[in-house]
Amino acid sequence: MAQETHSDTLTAAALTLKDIARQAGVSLATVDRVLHNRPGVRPDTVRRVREAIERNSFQPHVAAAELARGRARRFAFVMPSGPNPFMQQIQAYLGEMSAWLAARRLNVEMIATDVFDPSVLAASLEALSGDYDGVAVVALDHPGVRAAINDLVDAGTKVVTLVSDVPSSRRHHYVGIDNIAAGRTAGALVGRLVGGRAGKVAIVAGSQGLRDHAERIFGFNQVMASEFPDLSVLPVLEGRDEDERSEQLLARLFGRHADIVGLYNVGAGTQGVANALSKAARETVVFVGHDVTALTRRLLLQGVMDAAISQNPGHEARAAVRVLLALARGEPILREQEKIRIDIVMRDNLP
Amino acid sequence: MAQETHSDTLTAAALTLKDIARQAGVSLATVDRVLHNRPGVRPDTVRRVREAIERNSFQPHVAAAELARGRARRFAFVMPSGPNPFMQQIQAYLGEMSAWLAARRLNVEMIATDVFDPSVLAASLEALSGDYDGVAVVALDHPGVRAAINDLVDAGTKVVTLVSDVPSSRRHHYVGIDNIAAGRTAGALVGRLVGGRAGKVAIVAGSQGLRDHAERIFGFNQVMASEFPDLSVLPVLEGRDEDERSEQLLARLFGRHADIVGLYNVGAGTQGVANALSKAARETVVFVGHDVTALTRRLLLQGVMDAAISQNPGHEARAAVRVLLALARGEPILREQEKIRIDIVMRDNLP
DNA sequence: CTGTTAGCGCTTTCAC
DNA sequence: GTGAAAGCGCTAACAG
Repeated sequence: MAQETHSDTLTAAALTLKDIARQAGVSLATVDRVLHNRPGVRPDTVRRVREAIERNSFQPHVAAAELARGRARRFAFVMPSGPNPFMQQIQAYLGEMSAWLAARRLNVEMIATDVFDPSVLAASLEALSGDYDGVAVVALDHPGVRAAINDLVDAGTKVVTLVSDVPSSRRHHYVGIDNIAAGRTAGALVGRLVGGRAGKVAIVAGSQGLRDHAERIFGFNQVMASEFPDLSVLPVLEGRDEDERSEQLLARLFGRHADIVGLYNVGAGTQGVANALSKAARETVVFVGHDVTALTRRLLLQGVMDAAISQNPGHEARAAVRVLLALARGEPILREQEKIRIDIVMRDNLP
Repeated sequence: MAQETHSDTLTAAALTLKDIARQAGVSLATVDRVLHNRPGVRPDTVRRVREAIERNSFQPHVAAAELARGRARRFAFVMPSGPNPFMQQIQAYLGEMSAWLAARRLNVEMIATDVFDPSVLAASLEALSGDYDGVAVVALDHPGVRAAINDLVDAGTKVVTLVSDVPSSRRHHYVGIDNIAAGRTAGALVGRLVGGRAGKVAIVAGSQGLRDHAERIFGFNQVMASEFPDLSVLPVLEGRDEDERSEQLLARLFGRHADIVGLYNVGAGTQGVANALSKAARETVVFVGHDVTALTRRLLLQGVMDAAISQNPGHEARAAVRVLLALARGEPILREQEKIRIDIVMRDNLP
């Protein structure tokens, strides 16, 4: 009855290994070997089987594969041990997935360690070797850490870096944002929200030695220099992500400059920054920072903060698990799905 | 060797139906019946089995369940038949999932129909009854459509509304954004980016009869009225999402008002809006619209558009599939994961 | 190098 | 009302 209606089917085929085996004139086991690039098959046989697979665009049934392998998969998440609200959120979201994980017989362990000490981190990673199918790690970019990651990879463990990358290692995937682009976004927001006023812009970071902080600052300065000539960026304050220190440094800066119109907080220490702003009665300063936490949420609602650049921690946690699982199964990764986007959060689109 | 390291395991248990059966003193089949609320089990037996399940917080193995049921699941996506770039993106993303779908033996069919004619849409939906495990539909909010949705639900089909909701129906889930909040976000952006100038703000919508457009306008006006008293909103232009018409209406408006500082484009017809702006040489007008398409991407890069409010079409496509699958399997839905966020996209965080 | 076979943990008849 | 048993499509021993 439905006129004007046109239908179009995606997906099809429900062939099985057995069908492929028959077409290629071999046994189940041989097809399985070819499918998983296992040794011990004559090149010619490999070719015949491959052809049969191609010809039918055969897709093995994941559920059957999962069931047949019997043992559960083990993943480890290596995360900073300090009381970092962002990391705690990631852990909380992993907790929310526990039923989902259990239904798939996936074991996820959280391993807290001092990720800021390269030798401790490297040792923690080395200790994991052989015990896990996959490891997600919030990594410091350091030669010792890189070596530890490469060792894990060589041992057959799938490795993804989380939030902070080690691009020089052979990790299989990075789950996190492009921090240069995040810094540029922050710059564009500060510049635009200042609304044409001229003046100075302050930057508070944890440390310029941290790769992600350095990259954000780089992107921020890029945009400032090229697009907002009326704004001049002051030297970076290093607050070590601590409230007290950030507040003091900033208070001193406010004392010296009356014409600060914008402020970019690159890392944590947000409460300190907010305190400095309110004590100096600089409510009109445009304040842009990172991440949606209980605190930044409140500051956004109060109008103290104007925007937060955010990487969705729930998405990061789930993406890390899905990527490790896909890697372990040999499935392709849905790149678009696993990409972590740079979210701009203002009061009205608070998640 | 790794000092300073503390570990913590999530998930556990790898019990099977058989274990539960033994503990409850019944057979496999009975546990299965209880697990799926199937009839034909004495209340007392049900209780005993339930207790055993609870006691062990037993989670059936999805892979085994999936394998055992044999037949593939069928889902239908009912979408507008016109050449709408946003809808085409959703379809493209479904296409990208085809290997993923095939590996899970999921069949997804696209059904194109005139979703703007309630009787045609209702008929299309009725025609699906009984043939599908799940249906995702871009729905018009109309009594006939509501009835058709409810009929599907009664027939045991899982139904999710996509992009546009029918809240009064008994659909199982809505995959899409909160359009009032989206309008508020647009309002806040226009207001803030105007940067303190006073003046008028124009709104171009497809039609105020469309639920999502009406909601966005509502949210937009809310913010304008309460937070930007220096800006006055002009009456809504109805461009029917057509380029030509939008351009003409807007050109006439520019002719009558010299002090327009902001522009909110609620729906499509974006090219027409951009033309009107450039022909009237109103480059300083703050222009905020919806969705990231090839066109809006270009306009953002050129600086013609200042921001786009976006709902990630890839995420919507995948969320719809995952939600239908979870509903069909009786699994819980990861609400946080499936929630569609309101993305603010500016030039520097273009995805 | 290749094939045979016994499960993996559920669902689903079909008996009782 | 309840139980027994035959698969679902793979993987992994083990035999040849």
